[in-house]
Amino acid sequence: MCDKCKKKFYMTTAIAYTSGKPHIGNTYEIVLADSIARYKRLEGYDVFFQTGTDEHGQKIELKAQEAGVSPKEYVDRVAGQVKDIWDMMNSSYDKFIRTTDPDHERQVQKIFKKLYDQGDIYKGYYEGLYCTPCESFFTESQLVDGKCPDCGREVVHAKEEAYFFKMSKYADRLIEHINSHPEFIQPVSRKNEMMNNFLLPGLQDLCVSRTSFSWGIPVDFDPKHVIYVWLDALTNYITGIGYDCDGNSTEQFRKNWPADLHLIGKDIIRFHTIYWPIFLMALELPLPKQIFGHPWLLQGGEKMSKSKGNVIYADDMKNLFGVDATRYFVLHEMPFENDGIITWELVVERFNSDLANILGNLVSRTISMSNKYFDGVVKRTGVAGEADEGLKEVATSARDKVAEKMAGLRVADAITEVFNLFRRCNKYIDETMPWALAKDESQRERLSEVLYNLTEAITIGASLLSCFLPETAEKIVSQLNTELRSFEELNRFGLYPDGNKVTEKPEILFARLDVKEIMPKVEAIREAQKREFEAEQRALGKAEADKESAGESLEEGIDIEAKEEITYEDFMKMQFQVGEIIACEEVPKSKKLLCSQVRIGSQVKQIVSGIKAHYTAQEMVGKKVMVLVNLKPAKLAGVLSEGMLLCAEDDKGQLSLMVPEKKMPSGAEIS
RNA sequence: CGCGGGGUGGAGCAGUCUGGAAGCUCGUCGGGCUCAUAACCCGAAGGUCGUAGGUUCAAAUCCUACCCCCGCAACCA
Repeated sequence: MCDKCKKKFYMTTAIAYTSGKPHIGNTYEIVLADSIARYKRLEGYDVFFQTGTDEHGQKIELKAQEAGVSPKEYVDRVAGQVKDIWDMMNSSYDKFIRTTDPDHERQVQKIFKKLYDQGDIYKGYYEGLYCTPCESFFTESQLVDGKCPDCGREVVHAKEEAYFFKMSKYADRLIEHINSHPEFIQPVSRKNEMMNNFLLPGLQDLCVSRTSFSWGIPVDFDPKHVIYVWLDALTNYITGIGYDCDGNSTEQFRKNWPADLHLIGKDIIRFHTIYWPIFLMALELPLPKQIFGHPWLLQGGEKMSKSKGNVIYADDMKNLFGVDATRYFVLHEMPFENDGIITWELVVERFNSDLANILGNLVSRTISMSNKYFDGVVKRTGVAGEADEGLKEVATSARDKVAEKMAGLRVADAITEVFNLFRRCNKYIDETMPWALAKDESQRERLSEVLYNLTEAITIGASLLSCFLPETAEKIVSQLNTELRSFEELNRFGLYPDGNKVTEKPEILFARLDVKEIMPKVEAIREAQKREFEAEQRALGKAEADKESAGESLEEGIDIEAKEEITYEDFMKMQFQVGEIIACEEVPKSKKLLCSQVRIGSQVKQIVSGIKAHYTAQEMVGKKVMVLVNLKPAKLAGVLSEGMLLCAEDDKGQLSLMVPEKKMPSGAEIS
């Protein structure tokens, strides 16, 4: 097919937020996108595949501060990390855009100005409840007891000047578009969610600027504002291919826009199916053809988080299993609509049963038979047998089965189709029993034909596999001393060069793994991760302390809101005692809770406290602390708590346990 | 009544929109085979499709109520 007749296919991933190193769940998206891109190329499309990083925002500003570097230095580092992982996973993107790229920034400013000039963006006030120390706005529902959910202090009604985008103006057009383009939002179940929850109740105007932080693209005509998140992030899809809102867009843009596919995580479907189309309408650009919100990859059914020490990173997986096995796992193990589960044990299982047993062993046994019986020469003799048709049928129909699955973006099912071909090959070996044929000199021609058929079927399978496991596919055809097939050739049988010679020594593609050997390595990874997390937490605490000591040397007192006066009787209702913490552990599934066993005199109480951010479970043990012992027991995160450990709290929300100034026995009364 | 997702043989999932003989992979057990990475092939066991009602000739699938799990949220004594 000539280049000009090729149909274009422009696809993107979401841009990765550079607040930290991406884990395997994030990496899944790029691998998924990559296999779709490779598949589309195989089908003959002229693919342009864009990915990149989203680098602005308050969170990054804070992270950089913690790390003691400038935001730019920080994002440079993380963006580098992201790109390294994407490259390591063999992703074939054509463009890696960063939202700090100067041309992106300039274009976003122009877009903002244009939308402002045409009246879609207006200046207003962001009103809400504001926590001054946290510099954050909250909605009524986010508050805890009417106080800041982060630090627990009073919030005030505040107004921040901000720019807003008039969403409502385009809502009807969008509803109409979504209804008339059923393929627009994938999977379809998401469509209803968007309609019922956001579009039909009526869209609120979107805040598109902030003044409370500065790490962002400034509004050029009002520089105390930075452009807020989505207008900056989403526009990457057009700026990356050369959009210019003055009408000087590049040839590349004119060719590729609208995008054929935005591949994103299910968490940001709303922004891609509502805000993004509306921005595009305002810019008078056509809408992307399809938005696919993929599910998430969960570690053992839980979200990955550093504090749990259960984060799985692509590079760790690559070190243990290799790039293609990692790709195979995430691609094959992800359901289409529901979240997928990853555990190290599952990875090993898939690795052994699919990659080593079915595929690797098939290639290995086929090549060794060719070598054993024919010195590696694969000759077609035309001596057919009744088993042949079954094999050929599966081999020549595999392409269209894969195509059908891929058309619906069912990548996992597409891979299954490829493996069905390999399974069929193994069965063919059993049906034809080459070792038996080898014993009978009169069956020599038939034996040759059998091995030819096998080699041919494997070549077809490898070619289909190349979209998903590119390295492995290359290795297979190189061992078979041939090349990957084009899409047009894949429904034909018999293209393997007659009389070709396969490699003498087949390399093991995937050596079987032993879970018992893998798990200690996994343990080591977990340990390292935990240490890293703890070090990070310490550094965080230290940074706080430094900040404080760098401030006034004279300590400043803090004031808190006064409570109503109480009587002596009120006070005497409360019973305080010294308690010794004899054991302490983290409360599973909670972010802030530690559960302590506290010895008070002769009894032991279980007390849950929200202080995980300030004390580790280990350092709690042995402390003698002040306990309110007659507080009514209650359940916290499902765990019974029979009292309260008393703490001092500063204006930053830092906690310090109250301990007796002199040595006191457990159970001593405090009054 | 906060929002959302889910409960299908031991594990991981498909099937649910558009009712019509419960399916796939792994694991287990039995058999076959020996070319191959103790791999491959065949067969079997194992499920009242969360529970209880309802609609229907027919329900995993549609309706109602309830239970349980997971995210977000909440809790932070």
